[in-house]
Amino acid sequence: MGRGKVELKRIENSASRQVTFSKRRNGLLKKAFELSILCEAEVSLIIFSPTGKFYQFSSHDMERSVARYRSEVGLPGTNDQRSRSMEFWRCEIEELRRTINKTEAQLRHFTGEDIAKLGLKELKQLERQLKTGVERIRSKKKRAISEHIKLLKSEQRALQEENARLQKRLHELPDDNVSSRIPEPNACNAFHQQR
Amino acid sequence: MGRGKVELKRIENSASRQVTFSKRRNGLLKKAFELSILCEAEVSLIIFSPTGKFYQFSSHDMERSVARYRSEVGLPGTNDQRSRSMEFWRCEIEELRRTINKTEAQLRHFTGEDIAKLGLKELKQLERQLKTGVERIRSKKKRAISEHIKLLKSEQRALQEENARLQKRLHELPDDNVSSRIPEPNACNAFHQQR
DNA sequence: ATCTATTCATAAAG
DNA sequence: TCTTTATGAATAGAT
Repeated sequence: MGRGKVELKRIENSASRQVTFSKRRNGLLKKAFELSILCEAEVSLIIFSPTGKFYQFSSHDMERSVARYRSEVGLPGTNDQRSRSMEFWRCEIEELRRTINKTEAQLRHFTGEDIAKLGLKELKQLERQLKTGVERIRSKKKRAISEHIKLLKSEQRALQEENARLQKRLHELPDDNVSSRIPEPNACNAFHQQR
Repeated sequence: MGRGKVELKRIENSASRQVTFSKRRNGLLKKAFELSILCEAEVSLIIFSPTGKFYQFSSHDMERSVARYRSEVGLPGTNDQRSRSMEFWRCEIEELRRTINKTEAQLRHFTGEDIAKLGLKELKQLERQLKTGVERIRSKKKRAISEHIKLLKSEQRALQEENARLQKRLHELPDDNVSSRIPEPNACNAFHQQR
């Protein structure tokens, strides 16, 4: 078509090639469109010019056509695999949610909430668990408290010894400038015992 | 082209439409091919006949063209969006896992496990919570037990009444065929009280 | 972009 | 579906 046949090979003249591209591209798009209308076909056309410009026609949604193409070509890959991993994540999340619900329900039971529907057997078991818990916590608390007391006592002892040392040094000094500088040993002692 | 113009609308005659599809489809594929050769363009063409038959041409790899199309259309969609939603789900899952860990730790504290690192303050709070829990569970248990006892008593009463009725009917029968058929009233009563 | 000579595509018929 | 044929469409090359 046109004044002379064209060989089926790259058009060497760049300008000519550019022009031909423009003309034929339009022709192709038009024909794609016509085919889709006349014959109710699903037609998708993607064109990139050598310079990177982009043209397209799609009688239906391009993504739809591409998906259909993939299923046709038997590339279950890109879609199936993804939806499978999607499925996997969904399951994972559901599982985690179930775990959370279960654990939180247990927790509520432990605080005595939400126990309306529990049977006598569950209540007994719960009570036993709680008693055990309380016992353990109490003994831990006792230990913590006695530790604390021990610590305080040792601190106190250290301070008392310090006081004694200081008093001793005081008595070794001349009498006249003592009372104005150093507090009474007893007052100091009382302060530490308050803590 | 051909012996008469064609209107740009669906060809009603099915056979004719089929023929036209066949011809134009080939023409379109040929032109797509020619464009890609003559102008060094990247051309991809996907065609589905109305009956679902599939035809394609792609000067380069179809997937490559589709990917390029997507990036062109600014559909960061298929790739970016998905990886974003992946990211989202990953976060979601992490969050759920954190929740589970927290809740399970609490639960363990409630059973008196894992309390080595707790301070006195936390221990006290824990003890208070547990006491509350125990109290609630005990009172619920008491209620449940008293309910149960009430139920048993009412059952017992019903049985006793039944017994009384039966006994009465017994005494109304002639004496000779009684002892061989009906158990002793007292035995029956005793049986029910065992439950 | 527009024109025009040619080639191509294809509608209709066989 | 394939071929033929008449005709409209597309387009190469020039302007």
